[in-house]
Amino acid sequence: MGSTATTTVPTNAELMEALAAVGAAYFQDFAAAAARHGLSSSQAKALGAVQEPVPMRALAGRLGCDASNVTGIVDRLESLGLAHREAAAGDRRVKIVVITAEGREILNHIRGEMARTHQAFEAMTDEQRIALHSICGQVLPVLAGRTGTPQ
Amino acid sequence: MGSTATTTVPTNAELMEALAAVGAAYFQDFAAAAARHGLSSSQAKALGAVQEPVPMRALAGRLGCDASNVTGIVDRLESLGLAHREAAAGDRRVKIVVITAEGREILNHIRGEMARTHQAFEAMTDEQRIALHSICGQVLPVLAGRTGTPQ
DNA sequence: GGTCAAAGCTTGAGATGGTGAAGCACCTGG
DNA sequence: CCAGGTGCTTCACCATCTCAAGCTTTGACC
Repeated sequence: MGSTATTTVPTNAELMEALAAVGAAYFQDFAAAAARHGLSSSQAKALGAVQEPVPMRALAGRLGCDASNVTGIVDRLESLGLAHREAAAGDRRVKIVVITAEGREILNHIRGEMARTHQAFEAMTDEQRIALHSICGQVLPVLAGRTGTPQ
Repeated sequence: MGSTATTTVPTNAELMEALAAVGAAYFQDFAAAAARHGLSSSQAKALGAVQEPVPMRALAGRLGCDASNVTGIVDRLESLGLAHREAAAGDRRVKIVVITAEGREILNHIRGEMARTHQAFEAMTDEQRIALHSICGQVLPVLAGRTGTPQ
């Protein structure tokens, strides 16, 4: 295996299937690791999105869901002591979500315990890692619809 | 941007972040396309998992969720006319989910309308397509926990 | 044949995730 | 000051998910 001289270029359908399968498997590994710490995947995803303080509205944007939805998710993170709301200086409408030390700790545990994902990375050569990282970086802006705008 | 001759091998954390971002963006494209046809992402995912007839229990395995959950999802697919249940020959406990012609049609529409995903594929060279497909195929068995068992 | 454990599916309760509309507090421009 | 827009919350409503319990059927054992 390895340097198979296969020159057949996969079709879009084949790539879609492969990408979907890998994405789904990654997500299940993530959800399982989060569940071991009593978090749903949405909660864990939100926790990962607030490593730096983020206003509620911006968090909704990052998670790709409605702002009213974020209220409940942050409520639960707050009641678990993993994050808390702070008033924003300069605009009293805005509430900023800040991760707590315990939240950061659990987030690191979850990431460290994604065993299948780490196994998958171990199974890759340096060339493959570089290729995958490069492809992801190139494709992400297109896939996420951000053609240029930062933030 | 582009041909940076960076030979630095990405860390596991960097790969995880890249993979998560691409997976999330792909999923959002998928969910948006499904929503345009009145389907939730779970329903669309289930529809994709029954391209061949599948017993309820096996479908739960494919979707990675509880069997009781699949009952409701298939109920809705059935009420939309996109799939139906059939009795299994030989075991009257088993119900087999079969996609309808309309279901297959909608599934193809959804896949064809994932514009961002197709754009992302267009942006890749043949070498990149081959590399990505090869990496996915190699990594998937590890990531999905199936070390060898087929079927 | 009869009995019983196990398998496959459904149902119900309860919590979470998600949208949309309405409401309140606050900011901003006139 | 006032009008409109923005940010967050609340509410109603449905989909999703898990667990526990139930039903039918199967298969193995006596």
